[in-house]
Amino acid sequence: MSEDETRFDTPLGLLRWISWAQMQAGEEWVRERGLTREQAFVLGYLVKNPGAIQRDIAQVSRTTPASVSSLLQGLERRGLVERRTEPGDVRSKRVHATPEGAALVAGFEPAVAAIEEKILAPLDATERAQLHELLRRITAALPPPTR
Amino acid sequence: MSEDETRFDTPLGLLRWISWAQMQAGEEWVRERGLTREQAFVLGYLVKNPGAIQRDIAQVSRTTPASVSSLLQGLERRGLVERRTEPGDVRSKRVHATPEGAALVAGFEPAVAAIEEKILAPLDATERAQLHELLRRITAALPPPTR
DNA sequence: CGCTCATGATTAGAACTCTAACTGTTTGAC
DNA sequence: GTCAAACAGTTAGAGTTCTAATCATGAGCG
Repeated sequence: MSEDETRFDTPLGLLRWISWAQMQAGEEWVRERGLTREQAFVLGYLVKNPGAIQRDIAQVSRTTPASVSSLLQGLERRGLVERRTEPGDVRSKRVHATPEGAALVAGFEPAVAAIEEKILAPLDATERAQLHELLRRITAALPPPTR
Repeated sequence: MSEDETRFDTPLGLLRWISWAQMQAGEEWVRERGLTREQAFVLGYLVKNPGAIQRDIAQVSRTTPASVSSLLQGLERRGLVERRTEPGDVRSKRVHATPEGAALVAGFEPAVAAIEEKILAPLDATERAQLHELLRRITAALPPPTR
């Protein structure tokens, strides 16, 4: 029992714990709307990058074009996205989120911000700045999230 | 473009970034062994808690008994776990990881520790202690990971 | 005892995701 | 101009995960 707790008592253990809380909240938000994590990510990406082609979506999602095709098939059946072929190159299809699709994920970022404020509540402004600086140093040596 | 980057420039944004790197590495480790995240978690749990019953597994996994049944079906087909009915109560089944199952997930924690050291490399001992203290304050107000 | 209810688990069926193989289009080297 | 290679995307089929309905055993109570 107490042996289990010690597993979190390292900087990155605590860090995992915190982001676990974030992810849990995010996952719940997404599930309430009948989406998987991947679907929600792609839908959010399409809102910001209308007309993206599937090959690019596969790249930013860290998956294969085949999986994207299946994923979009599910979203399209529900009327959340549309695929249109463009003149010029008949192979590629431009994907757009429909108004319904955009509406479904609209509140995500505010929800994330609210969770963030709640989690950081124990720290005052000075401490937050300290934390920010330490984390910035770590991420400086890290590859960006590729998304 | 630069608008995108600012989304990470908040304490929890950086924190997400870091744990994203951790999870990415962990996910890769798991996938190389042909497991999903959920399967790996359950297998690891069974190594530490031999003879757990499915109802308890469902609870710590934050899912339903039905999902656990399906999940174990997959693991059992591959010979990674065993289900045995115990005398006394025929309804409940005790689940055990087989030696093969245990071996498959044996190296996970050392792998996580190695990743951790690599990520924390930019900070010296004093800074790590500082970071640790700040994170500890945050997690003190957070519900434990419920696992 | 006999009835009901609670409990541990499974099954059926749908949706999702992945790998491998495939279709159709464009490019470009000769 | 033609033919092979690269490219965008889909399809087939297997495995996973979920919800809802179902099965079977145990416990409580009149």
